[in-house]
Parts: sequence; structure tokens; C-alpha cells
Amino acid sequence: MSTAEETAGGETQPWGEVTPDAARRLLLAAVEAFAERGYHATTTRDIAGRAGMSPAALYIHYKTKEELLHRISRIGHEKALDILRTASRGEGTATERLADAVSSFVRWHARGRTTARVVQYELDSLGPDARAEIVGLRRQVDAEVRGIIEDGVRSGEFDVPDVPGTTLAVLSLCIDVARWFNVDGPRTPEEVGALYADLVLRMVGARNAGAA
Amino acid sequence: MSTAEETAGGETQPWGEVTPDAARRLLLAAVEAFAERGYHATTTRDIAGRAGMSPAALYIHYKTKEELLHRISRIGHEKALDILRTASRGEGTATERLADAVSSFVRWHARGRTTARVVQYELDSLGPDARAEIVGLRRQVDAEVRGIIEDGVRSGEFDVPDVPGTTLAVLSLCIDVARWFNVDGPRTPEEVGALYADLVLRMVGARNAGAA
DNA sequence: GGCAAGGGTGAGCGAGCGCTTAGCGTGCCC
DNA sequence: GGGCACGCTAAGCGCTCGCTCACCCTTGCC
Repeated sequence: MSTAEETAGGETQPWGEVTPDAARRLLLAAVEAFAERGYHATTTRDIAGRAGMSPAALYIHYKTKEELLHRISRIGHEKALDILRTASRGEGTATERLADAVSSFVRWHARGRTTARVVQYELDSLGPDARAEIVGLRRQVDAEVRGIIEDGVRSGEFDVPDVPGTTLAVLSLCIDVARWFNVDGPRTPEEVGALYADLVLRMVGARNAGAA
Repeated sequence: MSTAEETAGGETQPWGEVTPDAARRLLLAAVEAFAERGYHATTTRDIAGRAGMSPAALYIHYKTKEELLHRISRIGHEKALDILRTASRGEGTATERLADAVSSFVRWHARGRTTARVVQYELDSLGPDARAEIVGLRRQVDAEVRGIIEDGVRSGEFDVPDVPGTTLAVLSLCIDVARWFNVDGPRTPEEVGALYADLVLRMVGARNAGAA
């Protein structure tokens, strides 16, 4: 019918780097199915059916069903890390960079809720090797946020008694957006991003927190 | 062998109300299995095996595998609601009650991580009727927290521009503890509860936030 | 036009699933 | 101490799972 560049959620044309067109369609179908029903409850027949193919076609492009999840998880984590790095290494005060990081990270989780759900909640469905690789990416995500908070503490902008714990809480808050966010709900991803950036600035004791 | 009153996590002797002893053992086994592998990836043979029984024994006490999940989910949500109600309707200022609610809610998620995981993350695996019932309980959970925050705003203790959004964020923060908390990790449930209570008081702009 | 290469299909394999059924052992009531 | 209700098991039913295989179309090169 058409290229799969626009999804229901209006994600920023993802999966552009997945090269054979059929492979990309299968990956997109797998993301939808995994997000809706979970990895273990999704059948290869369902994935192939959503992509308009026969069940056997899946195995031309992917060795197993788990390879699909692995690919989705790695690409998703790299995208998330990229978002945080861009915000973290931008110019501006730690306050501005933290607000930017949180709001864009939250927007990504809300807009691409299907993808984010798979990325954040299906980690345990991976085998040991694949999981170890993804856990490494998650550590980098954590380090990026912790870096901004440490900058703010050093510059005196933030008042944070427990930096690792607060980092954990900030990331936890953002990640959980993928669980509850509803595209048909009352809030846009931008509104949630702005609200959460404000709440996080309050958490770290930034002075201009609460300023609309 | 023995009664199943003490679990590895050291939960506050739960599932006491599940009356035939074999039924309680099966329920406990199901909680462990669902938390480890997810509902769909757990087999009835696995549940029965953990309880030291044959697969057929499960169907003497429960009609289907889904009924097990439903029972776990309802009991868990009722316990969570009970915790929040106790904190909410206690005496003290809104600040004290919110801190009490958050710290005890977080402790419950951390201590009973296996149970909380099933309760918070396997909701979608329930059928429509069972899910509707649980969603009703969750609305009561939300109302309880929102009530405390509204009290604090009315009394002037809190500065919260967006009460529903902040309520959502507070609950989200607590619930996500079940995803990342590790019993073998560096933090005790009590420490996380205290940290999170402080962070939430900062989020609502309470004056004595940050006081150790 | 011949023909190799590669993306695709229909049918089906072995395995494991949720769940059922026939029958067995044990304790309680009379 | 005979009958029986009950908790439980061994065996297995029908079904669906992830995945494979033999074969078929289209495409591009000579």
C-alpha cells in the first residue's frame, strides 16, 4: 500500500536505517504486536500477518523471533541514548540541560509509546547475551543523566543529597510514562514533557522550579 | 513441609486470607513465576511444580490460569489501597500524611517486589471483566493520593499547579519501584521509601522538603 | 531466451501448551 | 469397618506454537 513512515502515534519516522523494506515492515509489525500483547504472547504468525506476509517470510530476514526483539531493543536504546546525549552536551546551565533532557526524553516515551514499551519492559525476554548488551546501553543512559545532576550540584544550582538515588528516580519517572501514557488521553506528549521537566527541577532543588 | 508464611523477600506474611493451604501454595508459586517470567511465559506445569504438585492439581482450586492472576491482582490492589488509605486518613498535616503514604507505598513495592510486579505490570493479561474490576481499584488508589495533595493545596502547605498531573507522577514514581528494585542491591526498602518521600515533598513544594 | 539468485509461499514437523478425565489413596462419619 | 467425599495424580486430548522445507515466482545479466 504505502511506506510505513507514519505510524498511528506520529513517531518521528523511525526505523529508517532498517534496510530491506520487507525487513522494516516486519520490524514495525513486531513493535506493534510486542507493545500490545507482550513478547511471549505474540506469535510469529501475528507479526507476519500484520506485515502482510506469510509466517515463513519472517525467517528470511530474521533468524528467530528473539532476534526481532533484540534489534528493536538495541535501536530503541540507541535512540534514547542519543536524545539524552544531545540534551546533556548542549549549551546552557545544568538547570536548562536537565529540563531539556527530561522533556525530550519524556516526549519520546509518550510519542513512541509502542516502541518505548517494548524497549523498557521486554528486556527480560531477551537471552543472556543480548540482555548484557542492552544493560550496557542502559548504564550509559544512567551516566548521562547523573552527569547533568552532578554538574548542577557542582555549580550550586541543585541541592541533591543523594545523587545516584535521585538519578534513578528521575529516570524511573520518565520511563514509567511508557506504561501509563494514552494517545487518546487528555495530555499531549509536549504537555507531559513540560510538566515532568518542572517536577524534576523541583526534585533537584533548582531555584527557578515552578516558574511557568 | 512448612507453611508459606515467610517468602524470600520478607513480605509481611501475605496471602493469609487464602484459605485451603494447597490453594495458597499454588497462589504463592504463581506470584513467583509470573513475576519472574511474566504471565504468558509461565506454564501451569511450572506453577504446579513450584508448589510441589502435579499440573492437574491446579484445576481443583482454580478454574483457569487466568483466575490465579485475577485473584493475585485483586488481593494485591486491595492491600495497596489499604496502605494508602491508612496513611491518608491518619492524623497529621498533609505534608506528614503524604510522606507517610509515599514511604509506606514504596516500601510495599520494594519489599514485595514479586507481588508488586505482577500487580502493576500484568494488568493487560486479564480478560475484559477482570480488568474492569481492577481498573476500578486503581481509580480509588489515584483518588486517595489526589485527596492528600488537594488537602495540602487547600491548607497552603503545597504549591502544585497541576494536581491531577502531579498525582499521576507521584504514583508513577512509586509504582516503577517494582520494576527496578533489587533485593540484593545497595538500598533497603526503608531507604528508598525515605528518599522517595523527600523527593515527592519537593515535587509538591512542601516547605520542609529536604530536611533529613 | 536461458538461467541463476533471492524474496516469497503452503504445508507441515516436533514440541509444548491449557485443560480434562478416569481412577487412586486417605480420613471422617455412622 | 463400610461407604464416600475429597484432594490429588497419570495419562493424554486437541490445539497452537516456533520454525523448516520443498517449491514457485519475479528480476536482471549475458
